Amino acid sequence: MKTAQRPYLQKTPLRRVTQVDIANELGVAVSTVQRALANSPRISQKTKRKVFHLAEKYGYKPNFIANAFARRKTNMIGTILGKYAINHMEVFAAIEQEANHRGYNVLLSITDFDEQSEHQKVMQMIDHSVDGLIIASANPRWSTYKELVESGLPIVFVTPFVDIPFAPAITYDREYANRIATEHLISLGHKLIAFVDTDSICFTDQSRSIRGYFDSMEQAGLSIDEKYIYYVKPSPNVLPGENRLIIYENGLKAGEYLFSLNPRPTGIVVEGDALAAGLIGSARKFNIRIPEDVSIVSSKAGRLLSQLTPRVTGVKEPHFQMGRLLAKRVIDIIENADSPVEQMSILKGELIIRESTRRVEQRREKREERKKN
Amino acid sequence: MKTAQRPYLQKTPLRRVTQVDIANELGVAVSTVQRALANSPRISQKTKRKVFHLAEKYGYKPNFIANAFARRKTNMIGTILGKYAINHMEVFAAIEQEANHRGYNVLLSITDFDEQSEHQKVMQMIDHSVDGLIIASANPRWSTYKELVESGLPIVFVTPFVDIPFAPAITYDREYANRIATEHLISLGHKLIAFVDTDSICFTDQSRSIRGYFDSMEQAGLSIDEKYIYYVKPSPNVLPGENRLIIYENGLKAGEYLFSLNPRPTGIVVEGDALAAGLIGSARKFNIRIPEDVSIVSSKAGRLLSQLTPRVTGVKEPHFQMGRLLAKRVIDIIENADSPVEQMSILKGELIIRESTRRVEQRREKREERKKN
DNA sequence: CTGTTAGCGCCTTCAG
DNA sequence: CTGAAGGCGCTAACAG
Repeated sequence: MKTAQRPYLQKTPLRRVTQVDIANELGVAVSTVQRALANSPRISQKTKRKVFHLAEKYGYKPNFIANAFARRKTNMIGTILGKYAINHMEVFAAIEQEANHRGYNVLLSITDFDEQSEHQKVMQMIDHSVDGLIIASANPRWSTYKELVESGLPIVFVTPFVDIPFAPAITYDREYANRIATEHLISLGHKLIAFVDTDSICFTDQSRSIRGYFDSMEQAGLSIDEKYIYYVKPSPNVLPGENRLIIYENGLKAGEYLFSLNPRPTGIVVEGDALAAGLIGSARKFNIRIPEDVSIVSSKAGRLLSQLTPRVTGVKEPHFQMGRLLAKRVIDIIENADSPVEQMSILKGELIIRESTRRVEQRREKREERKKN
Repeated sequence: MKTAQRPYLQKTPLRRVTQVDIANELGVAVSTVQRALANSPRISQKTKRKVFHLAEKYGYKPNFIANAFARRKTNMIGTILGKYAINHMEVFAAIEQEANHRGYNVLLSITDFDEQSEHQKVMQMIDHSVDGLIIASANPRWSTYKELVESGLPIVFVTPFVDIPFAPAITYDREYANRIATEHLISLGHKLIAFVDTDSICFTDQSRSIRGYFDSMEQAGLSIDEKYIYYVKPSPNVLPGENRLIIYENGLKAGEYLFSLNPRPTGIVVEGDALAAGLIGSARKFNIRIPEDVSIVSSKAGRLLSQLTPRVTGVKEPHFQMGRLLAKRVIDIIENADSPVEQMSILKGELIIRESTRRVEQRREKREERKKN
């Protein structure tokens, strides 16, 4: 009949009631209370009722920390996002939603988008005993991560890379995006289509990504001229929350280059909202109208595009879907470490047609052609 | 000499080393190891060295969960943000930075911006034993929160309300923002200045907020005409991550109204990035040039403004400062529950002049005046 | 300066 | 169907 003592009871007046309290009051064993609360079939309905009643009465809440301690499982998953991802908080919202749905909570950490701070945050998460990790890494220390993954820690990556040999990852299909963006312009009669992309060590699949553009052009029998391809250079000074590539200023520069070309492109495929915004800003300076003079389509569109004037056509990156999938993946791995896990998911975006693209004007088209010949 | 047994040692091969392991190997008490690790002055250098050495050798990491369990303190603070706050992730980044700096971690939860989901998320956080809470609430269930605060849980709010009687809060000074935005236009010679604001149960201090506009106008001897004041109505259907008031479409509507007025305002003070963006979109439809025909200034500016064309002048909401202050506040309360806590901080923004505002053209100004007389 | 001891709240195994 | 007991890793009070 002897049960655990609670010598410090009076010291902590705000203490929540525990299983022990209920057990004591009911003159029953703690394990009985526990099983009742877990609705175990091994407990009689009568006992369960009594336990539930008391639990309700005293507002019993399981102690998350004690539970985590005893089970050696926190039901928390850590998420590491680079600062630049601030623009993609839908991803996080989706992660959280899916995770909550499956009984997990999410610890978020924003990194400075550099190796050191990323590594530090990851370690912090691990110290906090997260059950799994979602990492949006741009400067990955693969050696470290490889070790972690091999040590059994469930990690899912979201990266612009196409191949991560040792861990599951999710990525956005940039090749596909460039293809349908380009095809969209072609379908509107554009022939002189420029291409603006980022160029960085981060994006090693860049050569593959541009294939979407090349292929579409070739298939349509259109010639490709290198001078219509512009690679954004990383900008040295950026505000917090921006990355060095996809920022307004770089769009401005791209515009300055492209709008000075002769003949001028009639359509532009550009990566990302901010670059598109910069292009629009640049067009104004050149007194170029969009879409009357130039059509613009973004191959990696977020929420900004629909707030620009004109609203920009683009291939929408499926942030929400990404988030849900990320959460699903880690949790699947956590809960069944041996289950076969598809290594890489390549998510496709969807073309949303807005006001920045339109059919090439006959006049213009003819004029351009005459110039060529 | 007898120390704790580890019967399950072999069952968990990936187990991290514990203080007990070190104590055993050193033939010393656990508490000694503990004090050594805490660098207590009560331990001899020699012992400390031995302990540190072993800890290093075995890669000892304190077990966060066990620690939290024993101390009944998690060093985690929960943050509840409404979906709309997705645009303000700088706030979160700042919270995290400050919190980490002081040895805390941050649990984030995104709510659907309604009472129910907010309440649920708060409770979830509490179940997870956070030490304190930061709540960006727009539909606060004050009665619930009052209870929580009175029960001793450290909570800091960030709200558009000016008064929360029972808890510390941080808010953005909208009256001040409207004042300097209006004054900016006045200083550029504008006389016919329209005012676009939100109108909702959320924003009960609205009447106070508009005073910034009224006062400036009166001080400048300018007349105020109600028809130049436009209140945004909540939009029924919004995308995730948007709130019902400050969205592009509502800016469009505001523009449709204002740009049809006769005489047309030469300057507009508008709340928020999205409304400003909508105003610009609307201006295009009316073939109105910004800033040549109409100047626009936002009284609650975020990061979007500088990506619009033209880049919009605005009073920048100090997101980063807010975040740091929020974290500082909760932690101060957590660590010294009795310390006097300033109840409300009202943060002021800073005017950033960009391209959407300019001096009224003489011609135009004269014409408007003639019309009036 | 160091050791002993008794929990924190919950879970799990083993024994009825 | 129920009970008893031990342990998770760390902390803190007390005793030298």
